[in-house]
Amino acid sequence: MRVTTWNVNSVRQRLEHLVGFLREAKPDVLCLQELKCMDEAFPRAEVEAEGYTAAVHGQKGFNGVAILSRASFQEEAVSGLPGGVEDLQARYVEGVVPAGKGIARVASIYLPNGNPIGTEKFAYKLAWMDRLIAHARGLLAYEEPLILAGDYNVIPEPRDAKDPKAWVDDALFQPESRQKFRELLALGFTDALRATSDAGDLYTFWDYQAGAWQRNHGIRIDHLLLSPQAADRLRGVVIHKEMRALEKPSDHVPVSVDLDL
DNA sequence: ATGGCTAGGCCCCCTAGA
Repeated sequence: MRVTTWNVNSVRQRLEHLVGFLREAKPDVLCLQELKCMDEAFPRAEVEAEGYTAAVHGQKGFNGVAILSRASFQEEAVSGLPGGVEDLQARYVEGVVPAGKGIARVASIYLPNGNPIGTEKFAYKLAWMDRLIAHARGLLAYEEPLILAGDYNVIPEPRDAKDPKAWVDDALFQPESRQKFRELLALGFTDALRATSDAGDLYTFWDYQAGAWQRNHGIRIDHLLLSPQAADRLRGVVIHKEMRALEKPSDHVPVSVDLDL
């Protein structure tokens, strides 16, 4: 099965690209982030016409996440990251889909950006990561194929940026952000891309500004984390870089894992 | 040298993104 993550930067602005991607890349499950619309405005009919069912956790204007699946969800999706009583931001949705003879659990994650550092936004990012770690620890106990896919807004290592120096004062590359990302991995997850390649120049985001795409001034911040039961089935990873060269692209490109499930 | 582009909403100027 193929599971893909993509920060679409407005699902309504990107509808043509989304439909094209579903037809070309044929993901079994597609995790979307930054829908930038409420549930009612999600293009459900258009997605269903392509053979997908959608679990949508929308929000007006900002954030918003969804999971599209070819197969029906096995249970009701979980909307919102558990443990956040006061958290109204739509950044997490989790669902269970059939996979082979069993199931796979998939989460679509839009981790807070956290800029600028030293503000409540950065504190929110770190607190959100702590909640994600706590929840992920609980999910691992199920010993299922589990894929935590999304825009983590974390550059894990210097080789994950074309110009690491440009990011030293950015929330995405702070030691605390990277430490918590490692803490998450240390629970027992595999960073799918790094399980298949040690290469640099593997980016998933290029800013709209300053000719970042033309200069390949990219960063790798969209990740698929696999539980041991999923990692054992990892066949390959694809960064759909060609999507960034389209007219009116998202600033992120889709990233897929292919699993023998 | 320069926050240089894109999107949404409170819509002609602001916030947010990363």
